[in-house]
Amino acid sequence: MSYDFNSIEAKWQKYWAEKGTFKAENTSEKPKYYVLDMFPYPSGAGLHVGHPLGYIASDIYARYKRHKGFNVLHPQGYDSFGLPAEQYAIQTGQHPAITTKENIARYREQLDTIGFSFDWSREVKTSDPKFYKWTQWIFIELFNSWYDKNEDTAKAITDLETIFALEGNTTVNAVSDEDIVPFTAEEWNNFTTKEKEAILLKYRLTYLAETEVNWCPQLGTVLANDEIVNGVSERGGYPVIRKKMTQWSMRISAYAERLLQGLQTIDWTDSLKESQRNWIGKSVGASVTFNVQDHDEVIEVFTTRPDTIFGVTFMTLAPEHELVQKITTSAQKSAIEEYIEATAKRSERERMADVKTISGVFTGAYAEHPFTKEPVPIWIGDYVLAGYGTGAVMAVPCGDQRDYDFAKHFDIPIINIFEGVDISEEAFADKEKTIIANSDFLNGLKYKKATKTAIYELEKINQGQGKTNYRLRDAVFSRQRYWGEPFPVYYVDGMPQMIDIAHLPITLPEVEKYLPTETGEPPLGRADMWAWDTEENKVVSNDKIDHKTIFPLELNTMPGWAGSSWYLFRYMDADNDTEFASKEALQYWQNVDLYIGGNEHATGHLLYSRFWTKFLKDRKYLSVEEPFKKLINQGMILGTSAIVYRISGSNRYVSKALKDQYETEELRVDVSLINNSDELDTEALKSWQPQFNTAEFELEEGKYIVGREVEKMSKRWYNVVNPDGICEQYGADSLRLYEMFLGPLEQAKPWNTAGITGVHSFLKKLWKLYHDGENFSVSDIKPTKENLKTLHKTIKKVEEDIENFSFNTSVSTFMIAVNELTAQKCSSREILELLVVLISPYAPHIAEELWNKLGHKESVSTVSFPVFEEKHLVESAKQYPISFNGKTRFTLELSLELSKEEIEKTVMAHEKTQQQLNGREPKKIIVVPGKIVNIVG
RNA sequence: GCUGAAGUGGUGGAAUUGGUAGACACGUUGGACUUAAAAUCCAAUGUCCAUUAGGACGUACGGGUUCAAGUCCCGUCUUCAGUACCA
Repeated sequence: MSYDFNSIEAKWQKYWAEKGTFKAENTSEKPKYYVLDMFPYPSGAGLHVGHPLGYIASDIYARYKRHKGFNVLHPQGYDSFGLPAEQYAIQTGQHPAITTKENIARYREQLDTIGFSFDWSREVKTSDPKFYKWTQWIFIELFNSWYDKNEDTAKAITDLETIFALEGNTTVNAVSDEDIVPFTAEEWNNFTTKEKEAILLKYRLTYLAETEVNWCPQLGTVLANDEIVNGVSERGGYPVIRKKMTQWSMRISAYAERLLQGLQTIDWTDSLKESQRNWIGKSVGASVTFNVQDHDEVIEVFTTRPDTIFGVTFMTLAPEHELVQKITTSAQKSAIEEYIEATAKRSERERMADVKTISGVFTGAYAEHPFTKEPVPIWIGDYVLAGYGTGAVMAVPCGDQRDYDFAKHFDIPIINIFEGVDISEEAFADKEKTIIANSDFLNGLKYKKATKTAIYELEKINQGQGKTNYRLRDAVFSRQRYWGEPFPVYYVDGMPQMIDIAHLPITLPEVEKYLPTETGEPPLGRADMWAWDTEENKVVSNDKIDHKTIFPLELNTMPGWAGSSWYLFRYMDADNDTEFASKEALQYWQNVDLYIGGNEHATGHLLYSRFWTKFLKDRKYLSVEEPFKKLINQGMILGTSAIVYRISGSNRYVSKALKDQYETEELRVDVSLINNSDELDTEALKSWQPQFNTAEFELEEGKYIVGREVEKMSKRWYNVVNPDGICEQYGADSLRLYEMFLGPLEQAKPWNTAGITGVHSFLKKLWKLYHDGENFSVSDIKPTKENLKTLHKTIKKVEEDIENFSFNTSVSTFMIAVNELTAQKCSSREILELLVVLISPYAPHIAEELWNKLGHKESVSTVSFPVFEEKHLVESAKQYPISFNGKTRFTLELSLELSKEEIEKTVMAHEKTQQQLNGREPKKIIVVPGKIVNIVG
């Protein structure tokens, strides 16, 4: 009976599905373990061999944990809102829901082929109204919350209203918009409803604000900071410009410190934590206010170096700074305006690319130094960013290179305030290495003390205070798209109102086209009336909502990261209609123990989901502070593209070795046309694409050899390898083993289909171990010492490997074990049963089949993991290399039972040792038990 | 520039964390079985010298610590990833 993997795999996949083998219960005597994959966006292209890598790793771990006696939650779902389906809808008119449904069906089919132990009864789809009902609910919760800095927690907005009514807002220490005006309780109580709403909006954790956003004209939408890479959109690579728009924002900045501190409590890689730290960008310093001479205005700056305040010789404002217009003198007006106009014209990208050119203009105005009262000229310059700090800096040319360059360029004086430091060539930025001079009360102090003193003195004259600044900006939450969650929001008198929770979900309306309206509204503007209650036959809501005639609805939709920020909790109780998940389920499953996914989400999804988790905890819906306890980034599997060389201007192609003799251009061709030796099937190429119909080839040694290039697996490079084909030809177990065998999980590595024969023949050998010719055959004879040694060596190594996520080395361990047992002609049931269990996380189908043939009724996945016993590994003797002065001369077989001294004695007595020593006395003898003997002469 | 990770055969990668470097696999070469191919099995395979026995050199490069270094320390170079006028 041969190893018929196709029928074996189909059989057990059907069995698992029918029996619900991997269904997790929300109550159990066993300890819980939650293993989660980053759920995929179901794209039209389907899966390539790179996608399942992380899923296979997590599946091995999940299966291992089941063997170890855990109640394992291992679900899967789809991040099914997104741009590609919408883009496709714009082009073809097909509703994104249909596209998405088809793509999901294809994904599911492919995933099932690989034999994952997912609990599909908990499947979630972010575009499913049953799911996004709760995304909308969380949005409403955020709207109804504010952040109390005193207690460092989010609270209900009704609490804030109560405080306002009793005390006004002066006692409140909240995270809010910056333009808060103080009011008393009496004033509050006299405000109109609209005025009250406008004020509350400045405190809510999701709020509407006219903000400068990243607008991408080609995509017709705004983008969050993490969706922009190098000044162009992450998706599509289109230019992004700054534009003022009224948008929903998430007050993630309220959580900056907790997001930073929380990193210490989770088991993520250093590089990932570092990315988040950089993104949050905490800097500690002071805010300092400078009075402007002959004006009532003050300029507030943020600095990390208040100790250098006596080195200030000028100030620089961002060109966009609001004070620029007010303080500019008439003599400088035209120059300033010209400069501002020129800066505005430059795109973000140009400004970023060109950091070397120093530019700026003097405003004609002067500020007053807080201590010396000397006049300080105020400049504007585009090296100061409007978006960071206050958009203004106090320039200390002796201590900051940018200020230094600016001062040199415009001939502004430079004061040296550092003891014994030469600043004739460049600024001195090393704060730890000197003491302050030339600085009145700071003279002779070191950086730390000077900073403290400076802040103290500033506070005394009411011109500054210690301040911590974060780079993290509030996240824009509106998208001008169709295929996303609609907001549960309508407007009365221009103020946003939440639709009552009882009416959720607010489902997406049908539209004729998926483009913005002619008047520039988002696609939802094409629908007349929605949020319609079909049962009552009226508009859903507290009131009638009709986007065109009565109350306007919010026409934006939520961004892609909305659903993915909380989906991990939905898996715990995926069918719940009354809560996002029941208290009991949340209490039982807590959070994700192991999360596996790509590292491209470092500053997006992984930050936003931490934010939402903390928020939901603050509002008492969760008891955990972090969503993902341990996180592993799997590396990308790269494609190996095949390149042919076309002689320029012809349809003639030359083999790789000959390409330098001609002027050629490189063309990528489909990797399926190439055999294992890089040889191109020229006939297949001709029929592959019309342009090759008449191709001629110049061969080397009768073959056309292609060039190879390792790059990202992508349709456009024709280097995509499909897992279905691999499963059909070698089986899912081979695919699973091979993906693990390829290399360390975290590392990027190229795919090479040729190598799969290695693991495939391993499975065949494994199969053979249980068969005598055509018949299944194991015997009841007692295992030999050798058998036991092989088995326990393997148990130990595999268990260690899985715990350390070194899945690649355990595949090798299995191969060695099977080779050894084959050589030992082992047919002992006792050994072979345990071996099957050991292998089952990696190759579950063959394990299940063999387990069944061994006469067991239950699934192998329910069996305990084999227990390692040290005693089987004890060896009676070992080869010791005998070295003289570090150089190995011969080896001796010595018993492990011998003590160090006995070994020494035996070695010294040996004739070869005496030969080597030649009568000399050894200086030192080093014996490492079980390893080595080194004699130093 | 800064931050993080990493440099080991023709290739992917091992090395119990300081103890015989190159496990395991691919590839290559030779052989067996076949009319042939596939499949399977066996052998060789870091480099150099040597007919053999054996020897020398070898983990990016240069130093150092140690009886012993791929592993630890100092310096240099290279690659990849992230990030950038952040005051």
